[in-house]
Amino acid sequence: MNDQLEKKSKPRRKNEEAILSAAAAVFAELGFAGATTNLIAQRAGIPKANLHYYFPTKEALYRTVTNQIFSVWLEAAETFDDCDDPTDALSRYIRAKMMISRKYPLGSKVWAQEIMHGAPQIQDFLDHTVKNWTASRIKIIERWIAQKKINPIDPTYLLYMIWATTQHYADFAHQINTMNDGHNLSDQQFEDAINTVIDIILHGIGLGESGEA
Amino acid sequence: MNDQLEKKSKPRRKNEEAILSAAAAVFAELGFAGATTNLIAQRAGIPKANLHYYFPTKEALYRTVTNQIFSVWLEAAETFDDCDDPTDALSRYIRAKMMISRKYPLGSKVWAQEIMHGAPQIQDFLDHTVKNWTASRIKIIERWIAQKKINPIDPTYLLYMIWATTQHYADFAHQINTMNDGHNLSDQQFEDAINTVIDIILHGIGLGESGEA
DNA sequence: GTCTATAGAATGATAGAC
DNA sequence: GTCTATCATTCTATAGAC
Repeated sequence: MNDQLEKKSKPRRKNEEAILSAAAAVFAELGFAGATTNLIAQRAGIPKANLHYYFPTKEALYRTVTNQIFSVWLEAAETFDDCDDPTDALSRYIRAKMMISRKYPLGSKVWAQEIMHGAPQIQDFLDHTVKNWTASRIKIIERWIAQKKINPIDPTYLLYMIWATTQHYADFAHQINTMNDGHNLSDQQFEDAINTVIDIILHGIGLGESGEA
Repeated sequence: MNDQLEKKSKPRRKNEEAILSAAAAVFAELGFAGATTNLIAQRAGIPKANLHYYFPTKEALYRTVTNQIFSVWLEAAETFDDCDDPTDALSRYIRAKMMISRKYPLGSKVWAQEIMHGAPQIQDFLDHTVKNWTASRIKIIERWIAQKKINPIDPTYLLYMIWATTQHYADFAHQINTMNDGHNLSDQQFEDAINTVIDIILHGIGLGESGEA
């Protein structure tokens, strides 16, 4: 029993990982309702009944996927330091969010669809963790404004702008690829995108240097 | 026959409108797969079989909804004039996109989900209309850069930033409301958001005046 | 044009042999 | 732990009475 709780058996660990990986992809592509346990099991390379052995319901599986998304969100949140230099804090945060869009686009898509569906599963996380974090960062930005370090813009809409722009590279990757002649952005193109976003936002709030370039 | 083609009967027109309105809402909330013809019919106030009389398949209904979205997209696209003043052209376009997010949030959500699902229905529109429009606007922005009217940023990523930021107010309205203590943004708040977005982007590319304020 | 009833297919989930 | 077989439900779509 101790054994099963602390270090799961090898096949269990392997199967759970395969299922979660397949589930993230299918939920991102088709949404919760569109995803079928049959398809997830196929992509994970196991029979459907086996999936239900590890995750009793589709909803339980979906919950596990959204929980993984929280940890990624928190990872990015921590890069927005409470430091006195807005150029540093913002360019680090924007870069971190952009890299997450590139590395974990599935999580971003699941998040986006969850919000569009009214956040049936993650409302609690929005109400507490996200809201508190946002309030604390708004205070930091307001302090920068009071210290005349940046222009007097509304911090809330600045944050929304950063979220929207960075997550766009995950959620709308298909559209971006279409505009790019059907190819994924190369590493160089993605680096250009990061620097353009940092440049426009920093200049946009009155910070002359982008920290890059 | 001429009658039926040119001026549809009154109940037909009324029912089709009710169905399309309900369908846009349900597709936006639940995605194509999650939407059921039963639910759409209920919201339209008619029996399910009647819905299938007007729209033979769920996909035909969905296609009609996405076609309506195209006309809204084109409406906004036209506000981005080929004029010599970047401040005018961009602030008009951003404001138009923001107003569309407020007025037609359902269309924006359907579009977003369609992209996340790989654009099974609108790929053709992306490949031609959207791509050509984007290419022509990139040329205009490049001309502004050559004329030293704006900073030398990459036009593509500027456009993505505008799309992402403005559509965020439709697609992520639920998250924005949660941050706003569960209330929709008031007209005044939304006006502040528009002006903040215009202000940051215009300053971000080296235009001192926002055309507002 | 409208609606009841239902066919036919797909899905989430489980029982029970191995 | 794994997998075959299957149940119960739900969904799209249609037939046919009115």
